[in-house]
Order: sequence, then C-alpha cells, then structure tokens
Amino acid sequence: MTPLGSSTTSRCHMLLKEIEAIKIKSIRLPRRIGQHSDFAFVEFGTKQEANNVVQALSRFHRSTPSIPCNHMALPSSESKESYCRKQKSLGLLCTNFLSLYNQDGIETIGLDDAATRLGVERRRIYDIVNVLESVGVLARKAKNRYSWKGFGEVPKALEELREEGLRENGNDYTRVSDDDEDENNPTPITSSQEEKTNPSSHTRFSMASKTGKVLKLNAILVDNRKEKSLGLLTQNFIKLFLCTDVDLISLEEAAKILLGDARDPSTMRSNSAAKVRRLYDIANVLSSMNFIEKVHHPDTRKPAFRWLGMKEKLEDGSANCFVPIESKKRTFGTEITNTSFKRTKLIDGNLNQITKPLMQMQMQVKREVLENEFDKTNLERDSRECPKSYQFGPFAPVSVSKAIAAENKKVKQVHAWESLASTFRPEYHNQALRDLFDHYLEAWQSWYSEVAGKKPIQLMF
DNA sequence: CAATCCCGCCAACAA
DNA sequence: TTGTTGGCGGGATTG
Repeated sequence: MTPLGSSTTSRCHMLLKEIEAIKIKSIRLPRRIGQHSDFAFVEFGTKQEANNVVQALSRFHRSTPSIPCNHMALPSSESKESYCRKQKSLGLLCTNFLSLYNQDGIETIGLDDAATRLGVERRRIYDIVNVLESVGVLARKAKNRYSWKGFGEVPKALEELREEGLRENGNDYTRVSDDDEDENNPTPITSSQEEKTNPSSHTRFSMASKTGKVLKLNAILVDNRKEKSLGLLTQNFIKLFLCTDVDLISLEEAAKILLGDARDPSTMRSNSAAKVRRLYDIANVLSSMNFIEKVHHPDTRKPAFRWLGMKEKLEDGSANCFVPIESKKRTFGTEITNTSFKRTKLIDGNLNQITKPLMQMQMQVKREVLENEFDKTNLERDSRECPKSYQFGPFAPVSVSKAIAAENKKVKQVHAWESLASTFRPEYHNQALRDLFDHYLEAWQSWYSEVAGKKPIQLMF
C-alpha cells in the first residue's frame, strides 16, 4: 500500500488479522479486495477510516509493551487477547475527545464524526457530550450536532450552577425523576447523615412519595421533559462541591445525597447503586478535565473526589496548571481517571521516553491554540471571574508558560497519538504497517496544518 | 469479595 | 417507520 497518497487502497500484510485480534470494535475494517498468502489488498472507505485503524493500532502498541512493535507482524500469534479496560474508559475517551476538538477553528461537532474519529460507539459519545454540555463546554445545536463553546464558558456555567444550587438549597430539589422522589427537603445539602439507606424500610412509602410526585408535577419542574440524568446528575454532582464546604465526597455519599436524600426513605429505590454507576461515569470525565481529582480519604481508606476545577492560581499563571499532584504516576498512555497507578508501570518502558517529548510538543501547540481562544472568550467573560485565577487542567488558560513548555516536566498525560504517529515511527518489520503509518502521518499533517493552521510538524527521526 | 464501570440492549423521542 | 438519544443494569475487570 505504499504511501497511499490520496488513494484508499492498500496492501496490508496481516493487517486485518492484527486489527481483528485487537478487537477494535466500532472501527470500520478495510474491505478486502484481494487476498494472497501473506498479504491482502484492502480498501478503506476513506482516509479517515485508515486513520482510525492506525490510531487504534498505535494505541494498542502503546498499551501492550509486552508485544514489541517489531513483533507485531507476527501472523496469527494468538495475541493474548489483551484487552485493557482502561483503554476504553470514558475518561480517556473524553481526553481524546477534547484534544481532538479543543482546537482553534472548531465550531461545530458532529456526533458521527466524533465517534469515528475516536473509534468508539456512538453511545459513548453521548455520555461525554452530555456532561461536557452540562458544564458549558458544548451546546447542542441540532440533532447530531453540537457547537463547541470552549472552556471559557465554564466559569460562567459553574457560577450559575452555584447560584442555582444555593437558591434551591432551602426548598426543593433539583431531582427530576419520574418515580419516587421526595417533595421538598429543607435538608441542607451536607455530606453527613444518612446511614439509614438500607433498603430495609421500604413499603409504606408509596403513598407519601406518590403525593410528593404529584406535587412536583403540578408545581415545579414542568419543563424537564425527560430531563433524566447524566447531564443533570452531573450538575447536581458539581453543585455538591460548589455549594458546600465539603471537600471530599465519595461517590457513594454523593449518590445518596443526590437521590431522594437521606431523610426520606422513599429512597428505597434500590437505585442508589445504579446511580453510583452513573456517578462513576461522570467522575471519570470530570477528572479527565481535571475538574475533580480522585484521592483517598485521609481517615478512611475510602476513595473520594476532590474538587479542583477552579483552584486559585498562584501568582502568575506559570506552569503550575499542569501540575498534577502525582504526575509521576500519570504516565503517558494511561488513564488519568483512575488514579490507580499500578498498571502504569507496564507502559513505562522505552515508549515513555519517546512519547514524553511528543507530549511536550503537543502541549505547546495546545497552549498556543488555547491562547487564541482565550483572547476571544476573554471579551465576553464575566468580569468578576478573572481567567487567571482559575485552572482547568491541561486546557487551562496558561497565558505565559508557552515558552517554557518544552521544559515542563510535569506534563499531564495526554494521549498524543497524533504526534506519536508523526514522530515515533515504530520499527515495523512489516512493510504494510510502516506504510500505513506513513499514510497516517501524512493525513495527520495535512489535518494539522489545515485545522490548526500550522505548518507541518518537523519530523525528527 | 468489593469497587469500578464498560457495553450495548432497547425504550422514549424525533424526523 | 427509521434514525436519535440516552436510561439502565448485567456482568467483566480491577483492586
């Protein structure tokens, strides 16, 4: 498949098998045009599809150090069916999503496009988009279409959430469900209390909750059609941090609070557990944006989350925005979300030293882009919220540090397969893969220069 | 075993 | 009806 150029036809040695072995679902496999003993002619629907495949392979390689690239070509080597759940995490996906769209020039985002670009099922995109929207980063424009608002909108959105939260704090709840749900709980949102929660007390409640429901329907929230969850849940979750003094919250607690609330046993709804699952999802994407961070409660061994979305910045906004409390552990190619470091080691190998500089490079690019965007949003920003005083994680408005970007050792994990592809050329024995990489590289560069408005990256090998 | 949370079925909706 | 959205929870992974 020699440099496909604009062609989408390739000759791949074992490529299909490899791809299939990796279980890349949701990625359209190239069509097999011809088959020979050791290679096949395949055709990708589009260059993008070809890119998706390469990206997947790239990710696979990075996460499977045990299988050196050189050996990738090995035929049907019953590759250990190495499935790594973390590669599929919502957090990682979100990170990828952001780095893909948090670029200058991106105005609208197509769900289908996102799904294919990221190589995931559509369903996953909804998850991410919903929480991003609830924070103001995105806004639904139409079916299948979202508009990118940028992180500049976040402060505003959060402020609104806070006010809203405080306002309703005294009376009603935001809860909007259909079923049970209490009425109004004057219960201030606090982490304490509840312990009851055991679904032991249910029964006899239908009545009460039923009435409560009626009230609700008639009175308040009429709008919330099916305003069911995720988005709303996300906002409520965030409110817990913004409208309360609690610093750490475990998802378990959050789930209880965000439900009917401790007081009312109407919560019998066994769903507390179910809700937690959703909170895990949310927590993952929020932490991928560094809005929150997972830590272990000092006292209890239990894991909890800490809000750090709008942390006060030290004097100038030097490079401190990257500073991941434990950057060491957040090695490239791993999930940031789950602060479980253990497995990170796996990838630490040589790949790491290769990718590090890449990340830095990409980081710099990102900053430049961000700066531009920031200038724009700056104009319309809510006066009182000085951008300089907040930090949004890797996408934080780092006005200054650009110059020293390359020096910054504490770069937060950033799946940089894009750059990876352009700089790190795996030693494939397999000619086809090499070609594929070349092809991908080319696509990436054109995309980069086109979208990011920069000149092609200088290869450095 | 417990904590996480991916996956995708399938029900509301919308076109 | 077909196409979108996106609850929801089974059960695989991890810890």
